[in-house]
Amino acid sequence: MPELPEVESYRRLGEAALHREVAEVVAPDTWFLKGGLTPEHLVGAVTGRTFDVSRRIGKLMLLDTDGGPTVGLRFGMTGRLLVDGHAGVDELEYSSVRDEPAWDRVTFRFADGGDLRIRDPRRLGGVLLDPDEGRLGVDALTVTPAGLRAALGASTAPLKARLMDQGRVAGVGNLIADETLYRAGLDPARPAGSLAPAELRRLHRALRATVSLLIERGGSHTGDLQQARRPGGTCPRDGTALLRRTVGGRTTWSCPRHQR
DNA sequence: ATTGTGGCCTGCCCGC
DNA sequence: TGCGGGCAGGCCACAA
Repeated sequence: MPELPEVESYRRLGEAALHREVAEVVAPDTWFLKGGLTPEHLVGAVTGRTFDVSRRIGKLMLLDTDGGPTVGLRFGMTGRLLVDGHAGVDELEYSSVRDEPAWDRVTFRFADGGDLRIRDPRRLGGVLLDPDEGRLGVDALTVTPAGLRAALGASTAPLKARLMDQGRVAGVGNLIADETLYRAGLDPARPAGSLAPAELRRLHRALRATVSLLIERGGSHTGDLQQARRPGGTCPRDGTALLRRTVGGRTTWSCPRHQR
């Protein structure tokens, strides 16, 4: 599903949509417009403008308009970005690759004939206008050791839940959380505030390395743990039968031997 | 304030 | 071959 690596791909793809006049905005699905946004408002705010910056904070993609508002794109777990018919990501775990125009929830048509579309079969994503960027924590790709320590704080919540709290650390989804904790050798259910300094350093290194690696490999589903994340799966590191649990309300796979 | 839970969305996969 | 029940998880509303 789109986690930080996919949205980073979408952000880069979005750069192909910059400096092109938006001639038409099509938003047929009002459910997909969030924060009280109406189709009329979105059309009026963006038509005739150009996008001049393509940004990303965590899993939120931001397109700044030239002198106007910022358009926020959320991809949920099944959303794709298409620019001029090209997809930002080929393969998407749990989603579909079918070319189904009915899944296009919002389309910005450019005066030159091309377009930028968000296509989401399950309608779990959304489009916002001027989203509150302050609600998001520090981006997982650039978080510092001190930033991570502050994000975890003295919390008694499960480590994994805190890592996935977008208001603390932005961009970590279920697959990256499992992969990061696997690499760091930490039990997802540990209280977030219980990490010793050495464990915190390990977690920080693992988080940064995991996010960078998965961007390089091309998706959040390309982690080493991913292929073993299934019934009967064994730890790629030591061969132990993996443990499947619900932690922080999410399906969680971990190695009971080396994740402590 | 913090933490936990349930519901929403719907395509897809599995078993009958 | 068709059908129905689970399942996936990001996000939000709500409860304790």
